[in-house]
Amino acid sequence: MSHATRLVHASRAGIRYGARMTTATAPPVGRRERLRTEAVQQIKAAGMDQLRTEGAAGLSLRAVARAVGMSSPGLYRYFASRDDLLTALITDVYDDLADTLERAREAAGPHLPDRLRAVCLAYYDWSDTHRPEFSLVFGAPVPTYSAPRDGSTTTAAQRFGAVFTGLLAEAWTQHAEHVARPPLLPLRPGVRLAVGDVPLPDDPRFVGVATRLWSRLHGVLALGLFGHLLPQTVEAAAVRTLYEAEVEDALHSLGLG
Amino acid sequence: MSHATRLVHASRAGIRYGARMTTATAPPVGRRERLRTEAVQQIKAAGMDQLRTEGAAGLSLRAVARAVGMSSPGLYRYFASRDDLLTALITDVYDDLADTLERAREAAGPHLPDRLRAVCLAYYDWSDTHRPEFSLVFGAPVPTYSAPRDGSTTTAAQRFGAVFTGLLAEAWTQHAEHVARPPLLPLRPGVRLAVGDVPLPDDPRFVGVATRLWSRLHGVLALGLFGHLLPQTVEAAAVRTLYEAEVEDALHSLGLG
DNA sequence: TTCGAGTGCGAGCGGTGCTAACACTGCGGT
DNA sequence: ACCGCAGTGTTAGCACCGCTCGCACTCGAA
Repeated sequence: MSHATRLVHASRAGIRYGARMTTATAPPVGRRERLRTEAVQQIKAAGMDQLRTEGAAGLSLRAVARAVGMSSPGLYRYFASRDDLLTALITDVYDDLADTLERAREAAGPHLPDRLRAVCLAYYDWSDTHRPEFSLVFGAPVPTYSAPRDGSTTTAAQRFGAVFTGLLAEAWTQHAEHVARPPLLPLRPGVRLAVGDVPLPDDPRFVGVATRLWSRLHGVLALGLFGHLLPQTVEAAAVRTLYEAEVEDALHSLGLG
Repeated sequence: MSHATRLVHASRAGIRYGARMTTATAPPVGRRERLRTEAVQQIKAAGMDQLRTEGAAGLSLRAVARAVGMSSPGLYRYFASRDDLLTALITDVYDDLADTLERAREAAGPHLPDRLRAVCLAYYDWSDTHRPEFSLVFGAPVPTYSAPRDGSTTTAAQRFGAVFTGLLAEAWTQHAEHVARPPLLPLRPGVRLAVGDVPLPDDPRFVGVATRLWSRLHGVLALGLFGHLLPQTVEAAAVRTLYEAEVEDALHSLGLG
């Protein structure tokens, strides 16, 4: 049992230090700590490589161990299980996606429709060029894997969602009266949506608008990227055409057309 | 090699006889042939059971063999590989779904909007009550599995799609001029869409309308059933609310509102 | 300096898909 | 009636998987 405790602790440390690749967190102080974070990064990189080439269910701890020149039991000093490694990778993927969307938003200038459009299209392009990653986070849940209760993936996912809901909230305060035929999705009692500390509109129509946008974008992406969309009948570029139509439709129904 | 040939032949026979569970095809004549079809049915039933409880990637040939009281190599007399069994199951799932939709269409009476609405809602209810099956056919492609070239799954999938496109074609001939803001999705050169022998409208707007309906329905289903839709924030029933809104939106934009 | 935490290893358990080699059954052709 | 062989099933086994156990070593803090 003390063994198991050490494993869990080791794994948590690995995930913690490796969560954000883009911004350097507090620098590791000791030599051992530095070596550990380097090993974690190397393992995650090898795992991500394998995930890209073999798919989510093809991720093999033993193969990752071989790739980093380590015996397979050695890997368990860094990740307590295959699911733990998967969780770390999913978190990184969410963060990468959120980074991409935030960059697109900032690069789009101050005009709100431009910003929302840019974010939507960046979402498409990221998904199109990161299909294994897209499958990993948005596809059918990996069997025998369930997201951890601590919510490390959930927080990363919310960062992604906040890019959309934040822009939608801006549009809502400006043009709420223009929204036509929104589905009414009341929040569960006690739930409050927010982007950071800024609360989102507490209106069933707003939740409906946000969810509908998200589901429409996702529908095109999922069908198109998974090859279910009228296979062989339309050009591949048609998927993006359909996606752009959904984006413009969304802007239009938000009074931003 | 003669061994391999026999395997392939055996597998094909198994798939052929087992493809349509609902309607009895040509009755097996010989005793051996009857025993074989029975074994195939039993294997597929056990496989479907396991798929429902363990998920698509958890389908294990050895476990199926144990369930039907057979050694695992014995199964290879009926299905040449795990992928072969998966293909047979996918085909059956498509057929079951198509049967369900066709029944809903016929039960809805002659009024076109009622028929289309009934089919859409039946699609939701089937997916909601058949989540593993939904994941199997519409989720991310199972890694290391690719649909066979012979298209046994494709034909079954087209039967499913034809329920939607057939009704859409009816609506199109009646109200094509009412369709607002459809995306233009030209077919690839030489491709002709048809339901059975009846050709579908050869109009980029029709393809756009059909694809957009399909992608919108799928978006809600995929996000809702896979748990990605604002988890913990809205009631579970809200997924159906959103879906119904998409259905009514589709009917409206088809001039059937 | 010491001693324990951190790190790594080989061996091994039970599971997987799949193959090889063999045995039996029963149907068809002579 | 009998033979031959396709069809069906078996056991043994390969290479892989996730994961655990028990041991060895090395570093760093007390």
